[in-house]
Amino acid sequence: MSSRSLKIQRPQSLATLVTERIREAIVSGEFTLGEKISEESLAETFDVSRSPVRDALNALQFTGLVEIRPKRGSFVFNPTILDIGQLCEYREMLEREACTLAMRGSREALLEALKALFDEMASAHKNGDTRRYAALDTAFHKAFFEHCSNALVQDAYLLVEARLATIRTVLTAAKKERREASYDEHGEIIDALKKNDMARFEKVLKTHIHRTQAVAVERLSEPDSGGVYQKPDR
Amino acid sequence: MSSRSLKIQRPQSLATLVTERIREAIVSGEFTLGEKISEESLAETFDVSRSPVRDALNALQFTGLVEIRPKRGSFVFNPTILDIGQLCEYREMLEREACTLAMRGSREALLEALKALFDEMASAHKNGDTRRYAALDTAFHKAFFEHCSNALVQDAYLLVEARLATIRTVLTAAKKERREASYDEHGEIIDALKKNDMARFEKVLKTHIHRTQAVAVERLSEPDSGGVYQKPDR
DNA sequence: GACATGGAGATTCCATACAAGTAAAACGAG
DNA sequence: CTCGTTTTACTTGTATGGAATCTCCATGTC
Repeated sequence: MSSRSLKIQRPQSLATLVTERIREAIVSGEFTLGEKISEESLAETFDVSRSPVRDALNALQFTGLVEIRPKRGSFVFNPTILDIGQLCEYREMLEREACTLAMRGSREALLEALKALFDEMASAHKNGDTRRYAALDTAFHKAFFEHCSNALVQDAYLLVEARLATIRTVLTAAKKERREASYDEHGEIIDALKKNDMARFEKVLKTHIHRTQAVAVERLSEPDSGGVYQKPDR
Repeated sequence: MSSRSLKIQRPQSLATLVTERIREAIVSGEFTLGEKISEESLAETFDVSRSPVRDALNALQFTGLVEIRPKRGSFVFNPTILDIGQLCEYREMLEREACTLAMRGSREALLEALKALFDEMASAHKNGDTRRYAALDTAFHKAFFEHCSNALVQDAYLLVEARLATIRTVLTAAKKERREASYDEHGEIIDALKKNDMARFEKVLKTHIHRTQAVAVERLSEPDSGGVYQKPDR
């Protein structure tokens, strides 16, 4: 008996489906940063009424993917350089803590998961599949949270995960030299954790995140590259 | 010329007002833990339609105050002992980090704010005003986040703040012996921070939060005390 | 030309009606 | 009485229309 497709899929609500669809569109770069996305146009595109779209936009606002300006409209988030700095500061803090928890609670499972993802990254890296590499990068860092056994820490990461993934896809994934360094650092992270060398882990993590930040900021500073929709933020 | 009331207050949306009202009702104990709160009944009480109530419940779900079970109804959160453990673990981690950031960025402002709140706590403590003491306790810990200069860390705290405040009001505020110890610990925290002794700060914080946890858990274990609405959780 | 005024268009916000799903009571067979 | 089925009440999920309000542009005044 095949193990998959046994779990029945409950009929999801339209609002949930629409939420996922919009999230994916933003993360994949289908919508550009700062773009206006009105309830009505989305409802038309998905051929549903405005109600579930409204619910979806409200939900996405909490993950920071969408900014709703009352009575004015909804917009894809459009991070400033300052925003990216805060995202990275927050991310560094949270990943450090989540990993510490995970190493305490389920060290083996974590290491195994990281190793598996790292192997996949190797192949994506070799084949130059930037999209896939970005997705695996996202999964790698998410693994800390999946094994940290505290649902709230996971929620705290959900708060920024989608934004980070978007930045990866839209701003930093295309940079080849970053991918090179990034790949090595992931290896170093695993190595440090294997040896229980948390000090080194923290150091590598910091370096790793700072590089991401630098690349994103640099990319943001060249206004007419990468389909970034520049417009006054308010 | 009086300095206040110059800033115009934008008319808030009904959804926002309703959200605040429900939040307050839960935090203050007006609704009991686990109580069912349907869209329709709330709409009736506030004399609005279901739309803004629906938006409000969705928003409150993100702060964990409300659990929405699809097609079944909405319920005030009802933490298990395990939930409280996770809340406290999360809280300890986040307060530690926020305070570290605040001490780096705006040490003086933080200390001043803490001192002011501590003085107020002294009077509330002396007068046996448990409600007020609980509110000041909430404000004291929130101060770390107001001065940490990272909006995301603040958001991460919003994720649990209301739940913690509710637990304080409903489960732990009434315990006199806890208030005694709690008061002293707040003083110790200020003292440690004044001396830049972060190791001691972390230790006191840990003790402080663990005591809160113990009291809440104890209270939760005596089922028929404190208006806790016991019912099967699913 | 600078600035105020007015109105058209676009968009959300809220109310309401209906559809669909869930839980629990009522019922009936054994 | 027990078990399984049907029915009923209740609650949320979705669609849709209209009110409110914001933006932007055109027009007019000085």
